[in-house]
Amino acid sequence: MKQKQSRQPDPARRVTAQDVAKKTGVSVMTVSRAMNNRGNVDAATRKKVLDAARKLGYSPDHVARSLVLRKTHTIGVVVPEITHSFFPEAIRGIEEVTYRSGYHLILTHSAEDAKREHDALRTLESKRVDGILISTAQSVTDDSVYREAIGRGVPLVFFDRVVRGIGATCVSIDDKESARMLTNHLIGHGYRRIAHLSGPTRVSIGRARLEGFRNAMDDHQLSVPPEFVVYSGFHETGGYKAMRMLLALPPERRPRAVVAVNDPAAFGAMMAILEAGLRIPDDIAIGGFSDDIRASLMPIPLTTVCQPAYEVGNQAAQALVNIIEGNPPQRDLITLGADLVLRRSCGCQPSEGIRRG
Amino acid sequence: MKQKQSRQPDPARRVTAQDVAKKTGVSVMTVSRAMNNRGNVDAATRKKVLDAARKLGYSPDHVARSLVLRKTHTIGVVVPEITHSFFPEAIRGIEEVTYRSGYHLILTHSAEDAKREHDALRTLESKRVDGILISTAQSVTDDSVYREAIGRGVPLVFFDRVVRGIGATCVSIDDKESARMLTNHLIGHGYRRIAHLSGPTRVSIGRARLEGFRNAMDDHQLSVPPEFVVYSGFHETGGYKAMRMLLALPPERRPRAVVAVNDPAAFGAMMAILEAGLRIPDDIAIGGFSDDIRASLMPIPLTTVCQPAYEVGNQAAQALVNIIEGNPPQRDLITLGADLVLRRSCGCQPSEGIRRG
DNA sequence: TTGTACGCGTTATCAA
DNA sequence: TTGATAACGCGTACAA
Repeated sequence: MKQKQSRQPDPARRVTAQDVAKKTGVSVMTVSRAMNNRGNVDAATRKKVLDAARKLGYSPDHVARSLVLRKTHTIGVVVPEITHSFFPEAIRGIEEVTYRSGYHLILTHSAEDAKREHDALRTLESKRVDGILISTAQSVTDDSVYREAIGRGVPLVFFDRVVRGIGATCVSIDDKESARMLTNHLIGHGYRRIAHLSGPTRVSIGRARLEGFRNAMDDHQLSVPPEFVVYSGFHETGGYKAMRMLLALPPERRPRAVVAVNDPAAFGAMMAILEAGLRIPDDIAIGGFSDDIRASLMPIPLTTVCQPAYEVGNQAAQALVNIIEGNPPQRDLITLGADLVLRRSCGCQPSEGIRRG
Repeated sequence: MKQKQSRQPDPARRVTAQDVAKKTGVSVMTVSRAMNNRGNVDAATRKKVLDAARKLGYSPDHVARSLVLRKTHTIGVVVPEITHSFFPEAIRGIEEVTYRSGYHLILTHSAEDAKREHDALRTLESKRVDGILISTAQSVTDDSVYREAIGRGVPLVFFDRVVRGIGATCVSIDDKESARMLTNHLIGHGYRRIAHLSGPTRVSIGRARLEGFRNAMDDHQLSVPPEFVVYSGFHETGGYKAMRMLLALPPERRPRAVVAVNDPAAFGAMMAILEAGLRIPDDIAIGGFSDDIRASLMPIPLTTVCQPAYEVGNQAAQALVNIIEGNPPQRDLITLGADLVLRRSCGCQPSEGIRRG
């Protein structure tokens, strides 16, 4: 009773190369060749095939193709939180590269949860993505998931929140360099007495930004008295309190400019300055970090260091595609300089330009 | 010379069920059954298989599985612009549903370009996604792409920017109802003389919001004198000019409250009110639309209608998953009420609550 | 230029 | 409970 029955009356069945072949009177191979624009197909035959394909609404099955070619043209992306404003921008940067290179994106979000991230990685691997871009969840403490995936030959690139030293390429922002840039900008505009509102030094960005600030000052042989590095933490109130301490100094020993560890701290500091009856930037100039949405909306718009999210995604995707296509990058760490967004609070002429690289 | 040679020395080869089977001394079928937790496998056998699988780092090939099962557990998402703040939120809402239902997301962005959107749809179809969620690009003028996909049996759900009447489920915000809600809120707080700053009536949201405003007024038998509907367009300057016209009326004929077609128009209007030496909301109350980021940062924070992006994505994804799993929704249009975000500009007590549904 | 056989890794089906 | 076989739809390798 067993027999070939390729003509099942299944109306919901997708149209395959077989159908196009039958309709055109050629073999499936010729259909395949015509669809993929291989050279060795007679022009007339190709046209016939393509016409029939369009008429039948044939679309080549990428699943089958991926199975035989062992390549899905798909990249997995794992982000901790889609709505974090940094990540949509980064994804946009990723998308730009992958679109041009003919890859698609499977987007997963870990919701900052280590287990969910772990599951995402496993599934992406099972889906046989050609590579994975990942920004780690905060709760992750164990590298082994990444190491194992790498061990199985899955191309992996970290971006923004990276894991060094396990053989994966990392793309992130150079916080130290950014702090140095901001400080240099202030120095370049004649400020000499510059203070820093610092974050917690056990957090990497807190440390890096303080270091960058000091480096810039050292480079110009400018001294930083101990009372010019005040702990503020990452929030408004800390910035306010820290600034009050600086303002409590006798006028001639006060700073003329301030580098805040981030924008919220800067906002708090600005409030303290204005409350004290001083003007920004005339009496005290100030700069922050992160380009918080409020930065441009403040009464005195805040000069700040803007994380180049788009660029981070772009570079990470570029690196991954290169790895996939057999051109691994030289360095395993790619750091990006951030953008300095010049506004009124730093006292340079706005007409000089809105942004600088 | 042709012979079975399954033992090629290809070290880069992925480990397959075959490998696990060989190592365990069972057949691939048993491996398959054990991995998928089918009931009919001896407990000891299953354990043996699972152990071997873990040891070998075996991960089932979803590509092959998809091919035979004709199901990818993948949903395609097409958005016009990833960074538009509305969309990350919507995607987050989509992700919530798909994560729970075991689907993955292929994210594509059309960059508001009809051709790019078209390509994305074709490729998603070729990738054999189980369904597609789409918010159309602005430049799209031709429905046929969607109709054809639907004709081929691809489950399609539109969200936010929808296309009615071609047999696809649509999920969007009810602008008319939202305008009515905002107006009702003002009426409920005792305002009677309410004006509307309107958008262009050839644009659907301009029309819908005007209609909703009128409906609410009609419902309460409140008259709307012709001079109380002033064209403002969608931007600040239009709102400013429109408000100036209202303020040019003799004081007793002026409105006590204003419903603006969107937030920028409201900002312009607020500027005009303050310039005229009047207070918000004491002399004139005002409400807007869209929950622009500036709305909460204004000197007088603006009460506004907030598009529930998360909810739109959530509902659209839910509808699509239902369709995929054989439970098509009754209605082909699902409209969502927007959230009213109450702030100082409308004159109700903020202590009543920040948000209302 | 075109066609035939085979394999990609999995699951459904049926037999043992 | 387990195994052998035949798909799923395509591309590679070879033959015609």
